[in-house]
Amino acid sequence: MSMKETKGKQTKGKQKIEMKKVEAYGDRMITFSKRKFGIYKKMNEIVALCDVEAVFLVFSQAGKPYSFANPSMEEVVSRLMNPSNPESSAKDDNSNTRPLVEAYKKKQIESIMQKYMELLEELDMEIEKAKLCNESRNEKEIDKMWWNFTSKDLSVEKLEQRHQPFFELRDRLCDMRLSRLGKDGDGSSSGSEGRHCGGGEA
Amino acid sequence: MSMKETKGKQTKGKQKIEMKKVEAYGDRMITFSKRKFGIYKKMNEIVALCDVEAVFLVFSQAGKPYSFANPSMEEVVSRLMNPSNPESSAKDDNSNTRPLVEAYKKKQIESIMQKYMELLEELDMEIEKAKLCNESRNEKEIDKMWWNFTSKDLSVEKLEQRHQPFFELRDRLCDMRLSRLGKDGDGSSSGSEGRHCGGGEA
DNA sequence: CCCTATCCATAATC
DNA sequence: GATTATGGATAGGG
Repeated sequence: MSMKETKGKQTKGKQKIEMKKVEAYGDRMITFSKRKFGIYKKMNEIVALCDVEAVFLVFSQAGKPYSFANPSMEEVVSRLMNPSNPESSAKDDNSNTRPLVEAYKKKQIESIMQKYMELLEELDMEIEKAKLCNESRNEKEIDKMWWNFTSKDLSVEKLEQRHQPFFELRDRLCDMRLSRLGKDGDGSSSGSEGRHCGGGEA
Repeated sequence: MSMKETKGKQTKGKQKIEMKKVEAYGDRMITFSKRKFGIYKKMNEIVALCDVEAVFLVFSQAGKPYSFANPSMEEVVSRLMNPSNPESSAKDDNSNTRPLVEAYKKKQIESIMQKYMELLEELDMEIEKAKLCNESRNEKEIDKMWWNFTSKDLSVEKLEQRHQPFFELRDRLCDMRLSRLGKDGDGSSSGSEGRHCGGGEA
């Protein structure tokens, strides 16, 4: 239905095309390239005209990532993490951007996980000891284990002391969560001018 | 085309504007809104025509994030993390996309942290109970606590069962670390089709 | 306030 | 030339 009377006109002008996958591989590549460039341009424009931060990311079918970022990927992602306007971002159901936000904080958390891993390891060893003790019926050994706080010499203080690392960990996590939900400093970033484009062999 | 003779034209039509920041705040906002929508459209098109994955993310000056993602932010970011084509992405100096990658890994970890938090909370409550029991010398209550595995009915099996969540947690963490350091299996996830747009109060 | 929708006419693009 | 994108103005919505 696209082609009507292609007889006399010099050009067919801009054609209306169906918004369906371009089947011919070559054509699809060309379309991709052209439109990717078109979006780059639009990105540059909205960024210049409206003085905003933006990111565009697309994968060619070969799996190559192409991206546009202004002022930079870091800036934009970090802005997701530290909304400069808590209220509006509170209103925002960021179902779409949450993954990014959720994602970015991983770095900090990872170090905490390290600590947690160590704790688990410790727990592991203790339990291993417990097994042995149980088999040998060596009750005295059991009494030495830190998690054995229900035995007769139970002391609440000692108990809490043993779990101190866990508390610490929990507190740090709570802090992170709070600082995430609550307000933030400013978020105003430098007025950097350069825009970043990249991708493929770029 | 309907009425043109009413003395003058109703509007001045699309004007040519300099690609500089629109100074009038109101005009800038309108331009932003329109162009954002325009880019949304372009995104939908390149995604439909070229069958590719793409993301568009922009912040209004009020700080609200608006985003387009196909098939989803998760999918796109995870693709950055698990390049389907190692060679091409190797060529790509992903200076541009690395932040996203770095960021995204956090999400999985956060879910694990969530679980950990719950465990800690549980532990907290148990300890609280312990305090009470200790004060009231109610030995029977103590026997009911899951971590009270050193009482006469100590059972290694029960013990390990009680700590199962911790083991699970630890195993998941180990998996993550390994898969992070080494090569990855596939990373192919569900082939969700829908496109996601969101942002602002949307 | 902050943003979106609509109409019209023209700029941009193919 | 055909089709789309969008500036200008105005009005609507949360």
